[in-house]
Amino acid sequence: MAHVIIVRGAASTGRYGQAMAETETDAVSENRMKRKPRAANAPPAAGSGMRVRSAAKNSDIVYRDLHKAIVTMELTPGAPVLERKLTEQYGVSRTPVREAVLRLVEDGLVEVAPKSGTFVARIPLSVVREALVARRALEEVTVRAATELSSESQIMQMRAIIQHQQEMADAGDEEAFHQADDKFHASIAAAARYPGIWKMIQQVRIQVERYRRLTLPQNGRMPMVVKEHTAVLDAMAARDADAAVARMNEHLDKLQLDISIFRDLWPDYFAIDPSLDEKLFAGK
Amino acid sequence: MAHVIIVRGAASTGRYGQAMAETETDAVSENRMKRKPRAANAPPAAGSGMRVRSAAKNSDIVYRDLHKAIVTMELTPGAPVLERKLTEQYGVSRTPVREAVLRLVEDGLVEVAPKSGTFVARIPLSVVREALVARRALEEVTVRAATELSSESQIMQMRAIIQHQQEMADAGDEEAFHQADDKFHASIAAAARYPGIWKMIQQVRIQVERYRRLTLPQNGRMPMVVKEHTAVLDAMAARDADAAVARMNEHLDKLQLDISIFRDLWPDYFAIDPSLDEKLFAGK
DNA sequence: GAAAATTAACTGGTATACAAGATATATCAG
DNA sequence: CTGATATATCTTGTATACCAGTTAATTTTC
Repeated sequence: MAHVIIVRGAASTGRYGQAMAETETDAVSENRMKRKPRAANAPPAAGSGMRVRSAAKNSDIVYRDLHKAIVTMELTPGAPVLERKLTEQYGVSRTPVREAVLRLVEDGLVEVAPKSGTFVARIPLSVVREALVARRALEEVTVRAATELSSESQIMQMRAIIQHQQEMADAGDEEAFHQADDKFHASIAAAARYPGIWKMIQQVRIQVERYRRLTLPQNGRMPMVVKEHTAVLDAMAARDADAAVARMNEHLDKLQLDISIFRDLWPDYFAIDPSLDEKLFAGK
Repeated sequence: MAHVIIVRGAASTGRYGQAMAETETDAVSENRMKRKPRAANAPPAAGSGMRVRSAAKNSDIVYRDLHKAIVTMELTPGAPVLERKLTEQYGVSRTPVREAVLRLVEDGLVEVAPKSGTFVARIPLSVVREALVARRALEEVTVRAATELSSESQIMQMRAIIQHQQEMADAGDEEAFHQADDKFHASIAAAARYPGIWKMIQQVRIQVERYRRLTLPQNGRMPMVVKEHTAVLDAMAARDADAAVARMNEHLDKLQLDISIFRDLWPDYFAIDPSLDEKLFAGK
């Protein structure tokens, strides 16, 4: 995972093409001076595919890696994020590293103390509480729409995903189990035709995810999750939206059981939240 | 609005203190070489107030200005965002400007074509549709909690806000009207003690806001909004959560009337969305 | 020894320079 | 005059250098 050197482009900063612009005659250069500066680029056409083939920037790579490391608790809350170290590990300059860090700040996964240091953000308990509420609300509309819109093939695919999740639970592969979990909820969102809302759910899940990484190993919740997923899917297959919503809510409610316990177990991982008013009006 | 020069810090890059490190004796410098490099900074304490006094960076200023300009349709969809021009307007270098632009990309308000240009993002209609659904879901839980938790003084404050909004509607001051509208919904979120969810609502609102800026001048909707707000508040004051939710939903539903009409009126402002699958699985 | 003052080395924020790709304009062929 | 080619100049992405603030280690003072 660590010490991955990015070699896209010229890693060794060779100064080729350094003596080329000097070999021009005055006549030609004068001719070139007559060019008018070109106008600003036109925006891409409206109806066109709006193809933005973004060629995987270095900052994206750093961002994804760090994001994953933080969410999986590989980097624990409070751990320092050293820009210098990252530049060495990835073989890139500070700029893309900095961009990645800034995006993580936007996600609420890291915090920066201006001239002091950057650290993996602690888990604000009130945010976890709210995230659970928000996710419930969003998954509710999603599963309701999916119950109406999902095709039979999509239902079958979900059954396969649940089966796979069962197998991973039996094998005790937590990582694969998580991935299957993610895939199940994603397929619901896909069936509901709510890609944007799924994005929001993911964003919210991230905040809860780190917390869940602590809770899940505790009790043997993995088989229960599979059962709950099955209940949701059964209701969807029966085209009973209300039941599907109810099962989903029951499923999600299982997470918010014992926050205080874990705060006592890993006190350094959680943060006391600032006052509500402050957060509310910090934006403007 | 434009051409605001930021003068925080030294604008004229004076090279003071350029000849200072040279005047040391060898003995002293040798002594200093014996210092061990200090350890990495410690993360801020867990229980402490987590005070991150971020001193309003230049990039924040640029971000806020651009954000506002885009949301208010002062910068129309498809308009180019020239980093060069912004550096001149604000008197700062490209770095903070670039940070601001990247944050706006994260918000979905601008799009960058890698080596070509940066433009104000068009409004993807499907995003608007989803945003309306998501906002409905989130405002629902918010207004429900607010109905239970709001104090009498908070109710009174909301009445004052509505009254103010009425006055602004009468005066025809659209900008102030919008602000009052924002304040009303914000106060509901505050009463519900859901600062995080309010943040999400705001994020979602932004996508709809630009669309709404086009629709609102059309019909005389301002007085109707005030009435709808009053209905919501009345239900809250009566502590009738279900009614409050119903009134809020009615209020929000008024927005999604006629998307197609506006797409035909300003075709260049809207974008055809890529396929759903693409968006869903673009993340991983 | 212990506490206060000093100082050096770290940090993130910013400025600037360079590289590589994309595009509008100029040039040229028919 | 029209269409294809070329090229200058624009753009963003990246690298590097510098500044100011913070902090830990050291030194000084009592």
